[in-house]
Amino acid sequence: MARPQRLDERQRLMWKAYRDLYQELSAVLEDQLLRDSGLSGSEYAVLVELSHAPDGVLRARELGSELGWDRSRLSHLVGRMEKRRLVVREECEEDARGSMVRLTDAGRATVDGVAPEHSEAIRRYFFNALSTDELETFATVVDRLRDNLAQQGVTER
Amino acid sequence: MARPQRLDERQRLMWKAYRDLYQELSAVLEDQLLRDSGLSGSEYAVLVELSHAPDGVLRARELGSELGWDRSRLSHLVGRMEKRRLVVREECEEDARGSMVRLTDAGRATVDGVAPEHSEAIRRYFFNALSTDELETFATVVDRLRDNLAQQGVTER
DNA sequence: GGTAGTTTGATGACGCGTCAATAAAACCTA
DNA sequence: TAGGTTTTATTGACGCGTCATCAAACTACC
Repeated sequence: MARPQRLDERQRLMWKAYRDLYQELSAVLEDQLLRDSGLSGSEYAVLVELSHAPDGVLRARELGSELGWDRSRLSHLVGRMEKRRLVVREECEEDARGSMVRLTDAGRATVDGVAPEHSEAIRRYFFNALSTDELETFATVVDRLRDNLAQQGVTER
Repeated sequence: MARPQRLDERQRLMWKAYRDLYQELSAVLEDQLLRDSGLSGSEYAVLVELSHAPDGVLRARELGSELGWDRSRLSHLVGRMEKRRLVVREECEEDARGSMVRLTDAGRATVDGVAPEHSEAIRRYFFNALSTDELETFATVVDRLRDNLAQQGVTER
């Protein structure tokens, strides 16, 4: 039975390219976001989720599971965002353990102000560089890999 | 002239899937790495670079540029790794400003011990899930996106 | 050769995320 | 309904990466 070995050179380079691409994309997009709005990527993600919710309110639990974050991370971040008046916390009516996170007017103005440019940057650095066929294959591959992950022992989140 | 808008639903989902895939892959691979070897992903990356260098030595500058990290990050990490006897710092002969980072025997044993299993995990969660054609398209797409990034205003690193 | 500017690495402060512990409320079950 | 379990959110300590700063040494130009 063959013992597992290191990746061959072609695979190693491809794996590195895949990871570097993600880092580079994240870096350029987060830089622009921060310059344009003062928001980090995490803060932007929170505001976007809230901006899609009715009345701009979500329960913390819901928000956390949408974002795939644990409660602690969300709690710390929401605490910081509350100090900056981007969101406010309110108590939850149906469940006294819960807490509701609400977008403030300032928070909505911030996310509405920067979302078009951020979206444009994603198109510029990602979607516009690919043909329709390539995009389709890419989407298929991403889905397949995520299915593969879910199917194997990856039960977290 | 049309003002930029938010992504349409299809693009939004695809962008999210792409990012989630990366996070999930990173999480499962880093978890396994940590369990099997006690190494974080960053530490592993340092050891792998050193293990490919002649005599297991690299100048810090070189190591940093291979990894795409700034000097400070590398300096902090190497400092921590030195305390754990995975690497040692030596002074650089040609350039008295420089510092050389050398893999210790323990460091080499650690990386050699875990590299096969880590590589196998990458195959299991990535390469093995894709057909040859898909892999090829995927590689093309990744390269195209990185070229596109480099070509546009992304001058960093 | 001397000086200005650049490169290299280290350091400390700080921000953010993770982990473990805590508390309170809701749920379940005998 | 009382007792134990689970869920929800917060908190503080800690680890790691970033940023600004610093010192030392190299380089280039006059």
